[in-house]
Amino acid sequence: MNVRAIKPQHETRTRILDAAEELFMLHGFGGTSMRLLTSRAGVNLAAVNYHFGSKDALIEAVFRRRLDPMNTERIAELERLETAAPAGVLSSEQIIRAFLRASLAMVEDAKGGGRNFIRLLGRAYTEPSKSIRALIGGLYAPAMERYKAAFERAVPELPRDELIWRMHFMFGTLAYTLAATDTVQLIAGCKPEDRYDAKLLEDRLTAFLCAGLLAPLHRHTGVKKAA
Amino acid sequence: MNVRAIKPQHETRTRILDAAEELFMLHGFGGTSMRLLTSRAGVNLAAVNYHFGSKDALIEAVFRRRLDPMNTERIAELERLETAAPAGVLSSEQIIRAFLRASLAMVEDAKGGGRNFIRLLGRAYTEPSKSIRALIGGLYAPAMERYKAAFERAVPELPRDELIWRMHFMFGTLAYTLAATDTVQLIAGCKPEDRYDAKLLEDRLTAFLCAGLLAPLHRHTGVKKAA
DNA sequence: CTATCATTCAAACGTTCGTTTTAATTCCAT
DNA sequence: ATGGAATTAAAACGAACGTTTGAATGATAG
Repeated sequence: MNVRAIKPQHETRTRILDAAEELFMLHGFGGTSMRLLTSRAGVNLAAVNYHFGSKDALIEAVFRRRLDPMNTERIAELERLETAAPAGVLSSEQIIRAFLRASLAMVEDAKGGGRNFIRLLGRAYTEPSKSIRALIGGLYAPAMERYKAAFERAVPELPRDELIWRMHFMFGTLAYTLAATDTVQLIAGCKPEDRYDAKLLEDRLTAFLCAGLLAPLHRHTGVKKAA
Repeated sequence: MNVRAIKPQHETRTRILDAAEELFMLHGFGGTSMRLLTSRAGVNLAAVNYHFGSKDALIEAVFRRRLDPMNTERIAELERLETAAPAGVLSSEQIIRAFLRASLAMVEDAKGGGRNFIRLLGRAYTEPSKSIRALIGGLYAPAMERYKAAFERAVPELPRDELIWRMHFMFGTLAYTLAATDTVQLIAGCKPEDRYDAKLLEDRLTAFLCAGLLAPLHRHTGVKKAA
């Protein structure tokens, strides 16, 4: 059923990217062979090397396709809020929600494969391959720069060292939450797929992250190298 | 130098486990070949299959060696605190610190390879292989059960749903923080290895996690299926 | 010393991988 | 219609993989 006799123009690239997104999420990069990938995509084995050059280049393309627009949207959302805010200073909650939104919107996009990508992304942060990590870091860099600046204006009393660490913590929470929905079920009673309401999750995450970001300073804060 | 003519009894197993720990952390499971692994360990290629049976069994052994004692220690620490506490009820901070301690103690053990293992562990949470995830989940289960119960007594006013999610968030923060120290440097200006003071990190994490756990309830809390 | 058993060793096994090649075929704008 | 780009097809490439084998080696107990 739904066998299209005529394949739309240059659809092959998209079919490869979609299949790669799903299979990389399921089996990892190394665990996904070109033969499985191309047969899942319904294209010829040689198509990947023809269109992308190599498997590594395909991996890169998978990330670029989603991550680039996602972080562009993140920056646009931040600027939208800043121009509307008095003196351009946002609250921590506004900034956090703006950042979360782009990820959570993708989670809701189950049909379009966005959810696959988000889970794949969560895994990629801890990917051993240096080139992949460098690629992701580069794609995130502009957005991170902007959000760091926004946080500095929102919470000026927080030392910069501490802010960086807490952004690190926040990012970890998000990455793990999105990636681990059907991975290790460490806490008994936590239902995996059941009720994946993005709005509810956004509220839960925001409450947790806001509190963490604004936590009282611990006793050693500010002490630098005084052992 | 330090070439020992006589190899102590059954040292081969340990050498293999140590090399595996380091190389799995550096290159992942699939990215670490038996040939690289055995040559790094200074043992014969066939030694892994002789001592462990297969590569998968070796992976399992790597996790069991550290994770089993680690979580046993976690439970012991919790019981120690509970018997010393009035009515056996601990503060959130006590519970969080008890949980963190076992991980952070390993991070400080740079010589013994504990740090390698902790990073490897952080990666394993998002490992595609189902068997690995199941193994880790099983090894964590007893400790998780105990800590969940402790949190329920410490924060009785927090709905169980919310507690589970917040434990999920907390675990994600820890996992990412420990795993990503030299991976993606998403936040500019964050120095990776520089000053890996476990005590300072414990304080930073505790402040963040305590605040997150005790965060004010978001507006939708308690509402279950009322859209 | 000798028999025995666990361990180590070099070599090879069969499989799968990513990639390339050569050819024929199909699509689409000009 | 035609030419160039896109796609399919089948086959093969060398390399690397996990694993197995059978003989050599070592320590140890009788």
